[in-house]
Amino acid sequence: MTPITTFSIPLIRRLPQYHSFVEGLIREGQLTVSSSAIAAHLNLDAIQVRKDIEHIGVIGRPRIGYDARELVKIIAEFLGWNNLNQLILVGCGGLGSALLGYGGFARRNFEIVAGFDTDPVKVGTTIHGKSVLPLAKLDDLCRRLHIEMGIVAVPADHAQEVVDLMIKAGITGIWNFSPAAVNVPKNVVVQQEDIITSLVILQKNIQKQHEAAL
Amino acid sequence: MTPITTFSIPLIRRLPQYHSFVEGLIREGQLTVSSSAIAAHLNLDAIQVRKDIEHIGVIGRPRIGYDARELVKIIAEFLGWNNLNQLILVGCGGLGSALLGYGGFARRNFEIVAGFDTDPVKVGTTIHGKSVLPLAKLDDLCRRLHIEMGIVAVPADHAQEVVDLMIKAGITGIWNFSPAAVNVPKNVVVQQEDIITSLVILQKNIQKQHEAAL
DNA sequence: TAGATTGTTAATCGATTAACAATC
DNA sequence: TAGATTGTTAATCGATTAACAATC
Repeated sequence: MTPITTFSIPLIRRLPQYHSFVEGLIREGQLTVSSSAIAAHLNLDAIQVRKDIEHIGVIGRPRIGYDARELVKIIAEFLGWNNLNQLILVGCGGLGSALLGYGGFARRNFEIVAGFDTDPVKVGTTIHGKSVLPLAKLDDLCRRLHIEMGIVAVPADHAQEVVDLMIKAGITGIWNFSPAAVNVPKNVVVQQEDIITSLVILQKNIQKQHEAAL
Repeated sequence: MTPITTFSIPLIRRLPQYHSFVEGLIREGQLTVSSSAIAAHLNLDAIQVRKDIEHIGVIGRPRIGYDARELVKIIAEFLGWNNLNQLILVGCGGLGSALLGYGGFARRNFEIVAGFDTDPVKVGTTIHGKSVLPLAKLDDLCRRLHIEMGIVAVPADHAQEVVDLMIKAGITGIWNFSPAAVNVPKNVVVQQEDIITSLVILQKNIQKQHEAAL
């Protein structure tokens, strides 16, 4: 009888787009929004938008559309943006630093509480206002704050050892920005981030576009 | 009679993983690889791996598996990694700089030929070896080199104008790292990059994992 | 030969799309 | 009322999974 959270990845990719569009409408003073307005703005099908909204449990009114505030609120709830979500990050190089400084996390209630590094020059400093700590402190910090998620931003050849440390510290979700595949026990989830893949998708879509134009 | 390139996004997300795993095997001296070996390493279903490989046109041998070199070669071909792909980037802030310095592009034959910015302090300098040019030079450079893809790494409120400039310069594929939705003509493709979405997917998967453990 | 592994054909499953009734 | 828009039910489509034959 437990309500199982079902979702598809494509759905989760669309919802944030609905969210920011409707957020904008609210700022402009609009009170309701129709599925077709969302669809037109995002180049999607109105039926799909309606299905997605139905899926997360928002009910609209014929002729009127959906209550904009309610929609935004429930999307945020569904995406977990209404609770603070804390993470830690290991590897404060170029990419790690950029992530420490990324403002978009706070906006959605995500917070990187600290960065970790082995480089004695970096340890003790702050990057974009976040302290850089030695790896030895990882375990204690994660356990005290009950951190669930960790970002791996180290070179490929150190990814596995970092992941092992994180798992020992009780982390169950790993966001891996290194190009290495890592081994984890069954109760741990890995999200492999591969920027090249996005680029390939863009390129394939360009190709398809060209072909369609013939 | 033109061969239409078909592909699904999930397929394109899996292929790079196969590629790097098999690349590793080759380095270790292995000559062939079976679908089940790939599947086991990536926590996938062997049947799915076989289907994917079939889809890109590689033929294996019963009892033996697939020729590792051939597999890697054809995956790379399918993903467009055998030709040099050039891009330009606009917005040399924290994220833009990190992208300019990212080593993974070159490895797959992608090259950011230059960064562009409006800040006179940045213009004329180099970041990670890439020159930072004024926006006025964007049009000329893109046309001369026949650049197809552009990266938008500017704040949301400047995204649309940058996109308009890119389109005028002949760019048909836009990789948008700003959180703004942008309008483009039908022949232009936008790939919206939203780091938060990845994080949400990770978190949802952690939740699912927890539920599954009950 | 026997057994491992691919290739092929069919079944399932879920996401998307379509059709249309309900309703404000 | 008429028309716009949601909600519901059915159809389609494609990806994944399954079953099993082919083959080295």
